[in-house]
Amino acid sequence: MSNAETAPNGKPDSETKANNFVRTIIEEDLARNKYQGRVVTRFPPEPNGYLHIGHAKSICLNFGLAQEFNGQCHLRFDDTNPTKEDIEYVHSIQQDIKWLGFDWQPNLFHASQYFEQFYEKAVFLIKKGKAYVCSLNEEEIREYRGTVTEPGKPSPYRARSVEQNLDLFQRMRNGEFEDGTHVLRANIDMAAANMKMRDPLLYRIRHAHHYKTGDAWCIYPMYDFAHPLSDAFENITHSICTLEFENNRELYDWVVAECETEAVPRQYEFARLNLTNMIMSKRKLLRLVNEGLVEGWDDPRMPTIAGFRRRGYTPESIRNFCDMIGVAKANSTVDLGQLEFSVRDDLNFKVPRVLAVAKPLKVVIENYEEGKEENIEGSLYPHDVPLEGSRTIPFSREIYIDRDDFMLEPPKKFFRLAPGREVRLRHAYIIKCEHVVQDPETGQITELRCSYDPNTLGKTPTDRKVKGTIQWVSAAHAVPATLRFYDRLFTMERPDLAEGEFTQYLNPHSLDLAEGFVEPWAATREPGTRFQFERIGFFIRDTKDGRDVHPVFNRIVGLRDSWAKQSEPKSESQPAKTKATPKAPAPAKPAVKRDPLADKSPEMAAAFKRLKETHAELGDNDLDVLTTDAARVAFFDAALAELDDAKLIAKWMNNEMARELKENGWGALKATGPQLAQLLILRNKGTISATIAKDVLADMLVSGTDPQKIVAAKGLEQVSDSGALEAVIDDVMTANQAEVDRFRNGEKKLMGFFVGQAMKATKGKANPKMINQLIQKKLNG
RNA sequence: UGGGGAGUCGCCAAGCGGCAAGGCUACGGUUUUUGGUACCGUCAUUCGAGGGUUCGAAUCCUUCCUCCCCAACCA
Repeated sequence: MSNAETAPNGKPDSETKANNFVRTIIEEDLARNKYQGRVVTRFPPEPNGYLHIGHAKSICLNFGLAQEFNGQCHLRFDDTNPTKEDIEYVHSIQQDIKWLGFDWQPNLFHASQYFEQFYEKAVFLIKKGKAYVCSLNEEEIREYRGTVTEPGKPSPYRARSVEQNLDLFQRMRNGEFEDGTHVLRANIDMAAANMKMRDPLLYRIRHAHHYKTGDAWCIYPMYDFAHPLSDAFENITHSICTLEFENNRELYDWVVAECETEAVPRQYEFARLNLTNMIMSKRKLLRLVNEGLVEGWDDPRMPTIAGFRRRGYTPESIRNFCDMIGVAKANSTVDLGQLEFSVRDDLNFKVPRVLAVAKPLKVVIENYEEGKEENIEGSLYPHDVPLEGSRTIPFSREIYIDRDDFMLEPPKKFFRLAPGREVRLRHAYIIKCEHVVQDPETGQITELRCSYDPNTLGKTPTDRKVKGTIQWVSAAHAVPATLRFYDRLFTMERPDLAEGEFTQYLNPHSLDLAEGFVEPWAATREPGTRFQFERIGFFIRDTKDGRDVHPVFNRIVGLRDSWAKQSEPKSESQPAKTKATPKAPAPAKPAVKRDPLADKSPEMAAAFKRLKETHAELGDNDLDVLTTDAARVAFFDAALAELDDAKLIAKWMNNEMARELKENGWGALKATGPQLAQLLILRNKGTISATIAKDVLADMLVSGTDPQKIVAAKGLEQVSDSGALEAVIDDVMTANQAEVDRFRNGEKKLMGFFVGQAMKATKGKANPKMINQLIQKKLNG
């Protein structure tokens, strides 16, 4: 990779990306030349809300995969519901995707642009008898649909003639009917086990203004109709969506097949992203906005892209986070800390360090000349960040330090200021606390009187060790600023699972304000500039507020703080860390033993009993599987006639054949019972190894060839000649010297490794028992 | 309960019959004019549970358990 993009940490992107199942599918498709080498994905948001971090995961996946395989990713607005969608959202969505660093190039689409084609496909289905106009009302449709356990019943309108349907559907389009009076439905199966297949709705009447098509239409297609067709029209190869659409896939495939589109896209589903201490549902985010619980979609506490942008997160950090968490099918909730890690990891190498004080405490340096000022040159980056730059920092007799950096009675490992103690001022002198000025009434510390060591500017004293370094600003030069400390929005790890209103778990300290000071240089920077305020955290100058003389800085993310960690455990009132268990975990029920006869047909139950009597050596478990269907029983009986070993035959049928026949079923198998028996006889005689026997079985099952012929044709006889095997083992040992040493040093689990290598070297033909013995002997000898 | 999915460390997540990857977190240590960063080290005899097949099982067979999704004219 010559033009390899580098991730923030300097490692090439490709190395930071974990493999995932979607990528694997694409690679396989490419290898089989399934789409002539094309990879076309799409990101299909409905413009009814702002994009959030969960969408970012999908965006990174879809655009990232397209990029990686030199394909395309389409941006398609899935705008089939005029009552919910708005142009404001299409703008924000485009802005957010661009900001994240992705480009749809010319491939910007709207489902609404296909309305005419959808209509034509609907007419096509009607003509095929695969769709009909249903005039049941909403409630009736629900009733007719049945439940998950009971089949539905056909709509009385299902039998309408093609002509009637065509006429009605045309008139629906013409606007002759009120909302809700008719719908177009697919004609599939009202008894389908998959609820999505019970004559799903394809079109509904909506006399509503569409932000894109205006009043041209009063019928609008449903997602399940529009989505697969849009994918097909755009030649999408891999249509990647979230897990809750798994049930829709059967319908997706039905629509594509019945509409007879040229392209046949495939849908794949992955788990959506959840974050701890956060909610991700659009509905709930909308509520936070509408109820004024946050300041808008771009409130820096929101998990929206717009919120993160204003908070100061970088696109790189979000992309890197998405790569880091992977893509899989298991529901999961990622720790917010992982996102924060990503942000720090990125900012650490990019952002200038400056001095700021959040909770000011005045310090007067008594032995520093009054009225004197010094300009200290301070580098903007620490020694380990390969960036250059510096600014001057004014120093004078009166400065501010952070209240947290002073303690009257310091605990053991407190390295900062305390009465009589010394501390280094970052970039400047070492000072010593001489007196503490307190309010006589409240005891409040109002001021510190210190002395400084003039010989410590840029120098480290050799006679003593000063461990702490703190930030400061010159009082006369400091610029007052508002520091906004953002924290997690919810106190509970899983507010989405919690009982009751999710709003009751809002963190009252998700935003804390501090009036502090920043050094002059920092205040000259433009809104949108990111810094590290040394020892406090990463901040961004807000882009909306404080654009004038009194700047406002948002804390992007705090620094890791091992001092806080070790000094904190006593204070239990840390709302952000509350680990409330949302639901009591249900006690695991003990495993129930199933009655093998309970759900068998009378014939199979009879077979079960018959075999149990004639072959006592078979366990209930074996019999249970054997008597799953008549084909198996017949196969078993035929094999038994040839080889009188019920136990062996059952073993092979139940373990090995079961796997091979899982997909195509026992009805379609080519091999016969006697052939299985022949194979087992070969095995019993030691002619072939167990590994080879399985291979032969697989071959036999699809070809119907006699096992002897397969073995002879391919030369699969077992190798039991100890001389030959020893040679193989010698080769393995010389090729894996390191493992040999480890084994001799006690890593006995490597035994399997050596056997495996030897078996592979002989393509499975070696006698594994002999291999085991020989290796044992050689390795220990 | 019918159907569709998923269970590997505190949190993500590789692995697809032959040595349980990696990241985050946590915990030690080194360096440090940021208690930051960087660097080094530790952290799963075990993969939801039982039974079985195999020389060998997280991976194959089987039974069970738990969780998620589906009964919007939303997407």
